[in-house]
Amino acid sequence: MYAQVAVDIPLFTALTYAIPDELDGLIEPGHLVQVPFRNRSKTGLVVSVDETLEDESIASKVRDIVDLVDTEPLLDERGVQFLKFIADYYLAPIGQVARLALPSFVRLEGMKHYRLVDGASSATVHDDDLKAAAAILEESDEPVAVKDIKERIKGMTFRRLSDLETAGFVEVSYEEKDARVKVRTEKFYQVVDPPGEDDRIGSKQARILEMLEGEESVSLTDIRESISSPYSSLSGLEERGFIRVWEEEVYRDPFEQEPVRKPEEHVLTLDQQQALQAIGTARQANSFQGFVLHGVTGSGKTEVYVRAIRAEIEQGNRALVLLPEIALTPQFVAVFRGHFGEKIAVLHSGLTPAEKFDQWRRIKRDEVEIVIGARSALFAPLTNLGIIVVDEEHDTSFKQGEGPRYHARDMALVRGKLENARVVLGSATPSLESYHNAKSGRLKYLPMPDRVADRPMPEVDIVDLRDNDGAPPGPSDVLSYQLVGAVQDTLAEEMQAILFLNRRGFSPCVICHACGHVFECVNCDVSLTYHRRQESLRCHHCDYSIRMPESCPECGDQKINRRGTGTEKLEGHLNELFPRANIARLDRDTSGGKNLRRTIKAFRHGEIDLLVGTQMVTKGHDFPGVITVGVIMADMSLNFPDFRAAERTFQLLTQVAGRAGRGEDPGRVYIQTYNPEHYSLQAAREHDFASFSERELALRRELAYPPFGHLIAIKFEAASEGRCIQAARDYATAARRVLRQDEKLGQSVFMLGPAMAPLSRLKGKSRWQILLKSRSRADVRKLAIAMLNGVAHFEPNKSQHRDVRIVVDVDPVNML
DNA sequence: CACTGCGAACTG
DNA sequence: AGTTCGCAGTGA
Repeated sequence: MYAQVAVDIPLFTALTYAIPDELDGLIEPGHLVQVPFRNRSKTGLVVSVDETLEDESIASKVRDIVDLVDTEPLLDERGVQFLKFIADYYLAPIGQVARLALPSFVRLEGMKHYRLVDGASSATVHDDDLKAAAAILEESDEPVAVKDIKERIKGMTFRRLSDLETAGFVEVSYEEKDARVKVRTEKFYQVVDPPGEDDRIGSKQARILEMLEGEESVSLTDIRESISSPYSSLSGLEERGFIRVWEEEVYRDPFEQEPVRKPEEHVLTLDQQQALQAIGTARQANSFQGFVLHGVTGSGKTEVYVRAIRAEIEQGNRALVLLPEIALTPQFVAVFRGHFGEKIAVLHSGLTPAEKFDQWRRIKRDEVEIVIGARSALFAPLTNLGIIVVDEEHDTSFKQGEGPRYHARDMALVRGKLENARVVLGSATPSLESYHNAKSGRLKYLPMPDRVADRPMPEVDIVDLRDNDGAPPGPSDVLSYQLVGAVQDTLAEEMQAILFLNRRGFSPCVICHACGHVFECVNCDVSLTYHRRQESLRCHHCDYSIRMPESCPECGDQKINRRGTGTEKLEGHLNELFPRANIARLDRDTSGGKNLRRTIKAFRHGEIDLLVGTQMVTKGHDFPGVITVGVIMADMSLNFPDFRAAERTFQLLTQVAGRAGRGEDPGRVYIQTYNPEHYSLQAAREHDFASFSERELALRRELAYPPFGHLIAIKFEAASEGRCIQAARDYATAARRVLRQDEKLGQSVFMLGPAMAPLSRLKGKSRWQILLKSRSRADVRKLAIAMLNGVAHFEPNKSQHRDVRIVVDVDPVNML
């Protein structure tokens, strides 16, 4: 019997291993196995099992599986199918896709070790080099790392040493490095035989006994909380047989100490009822169905998730909730804990490896009913998956930026289909892909156009920043009188305001007044941002930073101009304008460590009047005291060199606007812009998703952009610009050749580029790209594969492309 | 003819 | 990715 095993190397196929007799019948697809690989062992995932060797030519290379990592498979048949699908769809090596499903602690590596078999000695070995090796082995009773033997004999190779194996002189073993994370245990105590009247008991011991009395078990942690240094008293009690102690496995608690929120009883709106009914119908049929839950901010989407999940759990199913990383706040989890108690596992990047390990084990042991997590939680080893919720489904952070570049929302639908589950994509501003799928019937559309409790949508004003006869729009270039007035009124009413500016630092562009020299990053093709607090110039793409110079390095002039406004400067302006207000800034510069949480908490409790911030202030938080929201510059995202710029802008504006008026007071939103007529702004003002999407979809249809067309980007990255361009051109030539030869493909697929990427230099690397576009997904795919497989004399490993990193991005989201 | 260093090839 | 291997260039 043979197994195809996916190991974590950039190889597009799985490798064949023989199943040894002692493991015969125990190995199925989805099992984790330890396999020999080079001079070490690796953990691999079995993707299929065959009776015979398909390809006889590798017979001499095939090695035995060393061991089964766990008698329980990691994945079931469908799980393996899911990974295969992803590898295929995203043109990614299967081993690296499998890696996504294996957290670091199950990916163990072992070094190959030798030990002399009984009866063998350096005398029985005749070859001189191998005699030396045998001599080394003779010194030790323990297995010796083959690597060490090799290093101690000059000129020795692994291949040569392996003769010791074939000659039967040595036993082979793979000694694993110690796992970095361990199971945590805790001591528990219980009274077994309470002391009688005449037993003499110390006062501390008496207090301990009092604590333990009537309890099944009390943990050492709990005892220590009320009694300091109880160790000797405890061991005394134990020795005299009054109490007993034992160790138990415990899980580390990754939940923040955020109090569990008691769920409020809501009366469902008609829309919510209809949405739940539709999801319920699919659940009762136990069939796959995808839904687009299009609910405006404040329409009660979470309530729908909660009820849909509860119904699944009552039916014995489990649930998976995916959120953008940034929205995975302790408060969100607290809401779910309020509803579902402790049967929740949380997976996100903020957990320590040990916490991740514990959460994962709880899931694997079927101890949880709900998994809440970011993108990667898509691979949580849940069984009986009944429903997947993707909240804020339009969020671009669901697309993985490196490795297999999967989109968690799209793959949630795939997993859901494989598992016959319900998949709910929720958003106030669905992606046009999802919306189009809903309109065309592939997904069910569940609209919730009204806020709960009849709260009105906030009013949106568009403020034209354009120059009126050279006069600034207000107290500064970026603050109009209208917005400042609104903030003033808000403060007078003792309410709160949020001002959003998607640009951190003081000023994003520093230029010499005399010679026009612009300070730019040495590694990236961007200008440096001036940060006042550190008095430095910093690159926002790499970690390059210099002290703010006193004079221009080009011409020596001292008049250096700081152009443009970032959050730091805006905060300064506001402090001058509103000296008595409490103003806080929230961006990557201020939110390190626990600051983010602290600021958000303070803002929610009304200790802060005015919050200035970047993207961070737009997501998911619920601040009832906010009645005014200002968007300082809507044009920033509008002018992005990306076909999704308008969509992003609309989403962003709607999202920020949603922060206003979540309490009793209706909110008001001010959007400052140089493009007041733009349809994405106009639509955001009217809260009119329908008209925005109609217009945007028409454009996309015409240009064959998603959702009507399908894109695959081939990205090139190299330290040498020449090599980068050369590689891009060679690939393009190969593609053109294919397009000429295959007439059908030639008519269907468009190649854009090779072109310099919008960020042409990043972290010291030049970047070029080719975009393949077609209305047929199959066709773009075919061309991409043809390019990569070396159709038409195409050699990807040609020496000119040596140090060029080539990345294939299927359905790219980030076009920069 | 051995030794070094780099590029290419392969991993079962 | 991480190694191992082969080959060219160098030095004696």
